[in-house]
Amino acid sequence: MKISQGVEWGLHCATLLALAPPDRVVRRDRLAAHYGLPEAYLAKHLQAMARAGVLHAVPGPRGGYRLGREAARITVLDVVEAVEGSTPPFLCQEIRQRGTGALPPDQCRRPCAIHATMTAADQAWRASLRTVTIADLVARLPAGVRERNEKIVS
Amino acid sequence: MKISQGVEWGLHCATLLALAPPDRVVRRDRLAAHYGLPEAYLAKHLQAMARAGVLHAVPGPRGGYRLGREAARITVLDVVEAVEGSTPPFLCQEIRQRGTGALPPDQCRRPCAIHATMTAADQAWRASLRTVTIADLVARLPAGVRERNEKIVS
DNA sequence: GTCCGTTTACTCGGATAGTCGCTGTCCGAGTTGTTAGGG
DNA sequence: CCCTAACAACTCGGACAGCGACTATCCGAGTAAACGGAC
Repeated sequence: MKISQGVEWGLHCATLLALAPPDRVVRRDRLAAHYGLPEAYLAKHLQAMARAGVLHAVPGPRGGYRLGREAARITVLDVVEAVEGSTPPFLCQEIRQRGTGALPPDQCRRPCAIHATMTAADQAWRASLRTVTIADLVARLPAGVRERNEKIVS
Repeated sequence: MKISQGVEWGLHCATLLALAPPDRVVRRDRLAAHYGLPEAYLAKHLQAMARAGVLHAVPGPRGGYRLGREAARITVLDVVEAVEGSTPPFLCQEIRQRGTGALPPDQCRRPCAIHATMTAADQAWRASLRTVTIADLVARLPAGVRERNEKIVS
């Protein structure tokens, strides 16, 4: 189990974009340079976020990215699902219905306890990520960093 | 983000081993056949679980596996960490200290808000998995299955 | 009949190839600002 | 001087290689039981 680094990149970029004035776009190369990231690869994740509606991409000269909606309405979970995809991390293979000890389908109408336990843990994980928004991340920036980054994206 | 199928295999096998009488070992090929799994690959996960103390391996003829301790004292999280390893799923790369917008190390003594949020979600996930034990999984087996599987492993 | 040593067969353990998804990169489609020409 | 139309440059979007981790497998080390022989 591992979370791709694209999630971290996307969250940092979203936090930075939240400091820009409304209707102000930031170019991709500026985001990449600010965090020392490979621009071409960062593009892949920003695309995914734009497809999910978390970001809004503006093409052409004077183009760039801005948040898809207000920062307080974008949760960390939204960014994670946009980058990683929303496929559940645990895929039950129903091995209880395979092999010599296979159970008849009649007794497998309900998900097995293992599946239920894993799903409950996943729900807890997502619920935790849902309680934090991009606006909260901005509020927790160290003193002075917010003002400095606001000037950079203006 | 994806959880390896070995976790599911390990949990099912542990649930089955919990039905065996104390000090009774079950051979590896019987576990594999019961769930229709490739024995050689299942061995890799059982090894990992034995190394973590979740299972106890008995070599030689009449050998096999049994639980490392009573089922009520083995949590689902123990099995997950034994199979997947205990490396945290989110590795902060501290990109805030890289690139043109790099922050001085003085302002990075505390983990960033993103890191803290991810860690909190991971803690919630683990806490959820810690509340369920192998004994609980056994208790939630469908009616009749427990008795049938008890006969198989006896 | 009992004890001991050897043999034997069976079990788990670590080392070895194959495959899928994340990582990293490139070039093309689309759009806007510019600029030159004409009225 | 103003309008129009073509041009050009810049931006994002999707398609193309590289690498690490999970998947799958094999053979060797170790052990307990069984068997045969000696006492």
